[in-house]
Amino acid sequence: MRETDFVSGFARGLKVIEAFGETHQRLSITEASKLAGLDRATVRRSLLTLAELGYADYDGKFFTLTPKILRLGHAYLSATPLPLQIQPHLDQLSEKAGQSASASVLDGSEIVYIARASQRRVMSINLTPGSRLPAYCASMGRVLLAALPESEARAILSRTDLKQNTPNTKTDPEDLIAEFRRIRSKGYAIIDQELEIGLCSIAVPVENDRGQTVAAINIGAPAAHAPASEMAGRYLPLLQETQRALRLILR
Amino acid sequence: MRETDFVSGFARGLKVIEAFGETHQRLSITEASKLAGLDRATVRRSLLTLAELGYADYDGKFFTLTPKILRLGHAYLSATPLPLQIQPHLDQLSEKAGQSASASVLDGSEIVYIARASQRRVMSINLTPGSRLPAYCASMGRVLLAALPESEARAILSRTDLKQNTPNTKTDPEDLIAEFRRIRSKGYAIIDQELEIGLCSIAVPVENDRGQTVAAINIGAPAAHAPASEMAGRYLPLLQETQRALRLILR
DNA sequence: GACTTTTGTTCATATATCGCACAGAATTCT
DNA sequence: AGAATTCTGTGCGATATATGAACAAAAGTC
Repeated sequence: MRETDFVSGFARGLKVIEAFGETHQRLSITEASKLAGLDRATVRRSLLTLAELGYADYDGKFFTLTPKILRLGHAYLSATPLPLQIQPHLDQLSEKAGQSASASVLDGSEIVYIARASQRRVMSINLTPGSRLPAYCASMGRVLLAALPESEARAILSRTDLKQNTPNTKTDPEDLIAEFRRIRSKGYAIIDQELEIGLCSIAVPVENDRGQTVAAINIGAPAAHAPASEMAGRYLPLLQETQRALRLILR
Repeated sequence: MRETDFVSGFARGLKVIEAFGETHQRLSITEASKLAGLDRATVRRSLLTLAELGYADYDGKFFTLTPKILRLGHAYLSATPLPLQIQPHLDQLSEKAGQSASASVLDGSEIVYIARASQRRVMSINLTPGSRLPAYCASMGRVLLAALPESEARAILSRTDLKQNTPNTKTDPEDLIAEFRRIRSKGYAIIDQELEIGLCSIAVPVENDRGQTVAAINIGAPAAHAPASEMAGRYLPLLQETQRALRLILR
């Protein structure tokens, strides 16, 4: 790609939108400029542009995003067949298992939820399509990383902040790589309270008809209700049934 | 705002992302240019920029959005307290009612789902945060339009394609305006299969502690299970309970 | 209240982008 | 196969934007 095929004004604007991520509902120009790492004058122009287009509100001091911004993410969710195809299968899976079922794909070192059928909220955090979790300590993340060539998985781990979320969290890259090998041979991943105390989950890859891994699905349950040792026995058959059904319909 | 405070390259890029809305998963440069109504060269640069940043994939012919694009919409969902504050109340509401409960806000002539607790899928369409429905024929949409000054509601209706989705759908603007008055006096809206045959729903406004309507919540149920005539009796008390609880916590 | 620091805005100019027009490549039609 | 059509990539002049410093206003500090 040539230099001139890159619209830096656009790239800067996207960076500004992302500055609102997580905890920043209201941003002043200076705050946004610090978060985005861009010049104040530039950020100001981007924000005023967003306001002019209705993607943001401006009260003279602070900018806030408006729901119109959801159109951008929704362009993906509604345009990509994967979430739509998976959703009904997740619903069935969730109902049969009596637990929450989710589907996600990999984006860098994070997994992104693309569909979810929740039975009852078991986690302290609120997961919806678009939500993100670090891949290394999530069951779907393990499955998706295990599906990559080992060098690539290693590269991603090296770029990940391997945080010790709970006493159970595996944080040693070599341990994780070894775990990926076990996952590849067994065909599923189990997480025993590595993300959050009290939460266990089991995941399998979702493959298309050519055997390529295109997503992962999981079932999450409270450890009190379904300890890690019982996850496979209880839920693996259901997950594999869904996995087989999806392999037949995914091109 | 001055002319020079507007970054048109950014605005154009956002338009390109929105071109992927609905049914367009894969777009060639020319297709995207037609949908966005922009010059091909401009669209090409925007798409290459998206690809360079990882928001899109390019196979030399077609562009597709990647899940990274969800970061943009997610910046809103995770940064705005409203969805997070409402979610647990929706969960309770949904469980008590044994039906799906949702929350939405108005964006132009459409409602945008910001949170949802689903019990079982009753609609043919798949609703998640970010999903959109026309306001005029949705219970939450009616409530939100009824909360606007009548002139504004009229203006929105005039810009809406009032489609006859089912034999029940109200499409006459004057009928709708009259319905808004009834909604204001009763405090809730009921939809009897106006969006989709077999689906009824009831909605109430969500007000903050100053009495401003900031969102709407609803319960949807299959008509076979809960006919429109029984919706109010069964679900209105639960909705109002949630409404009161939210008024106390929303600033 | 005077001082310092932070923030928002403006300006001139160097730089980058836009949209048009053209040419080559790919596709479709005859 | 060759013509016609559609699509894509590129060069260029006109136009729009980014930059960083400078200024003004506000906020915070003593």
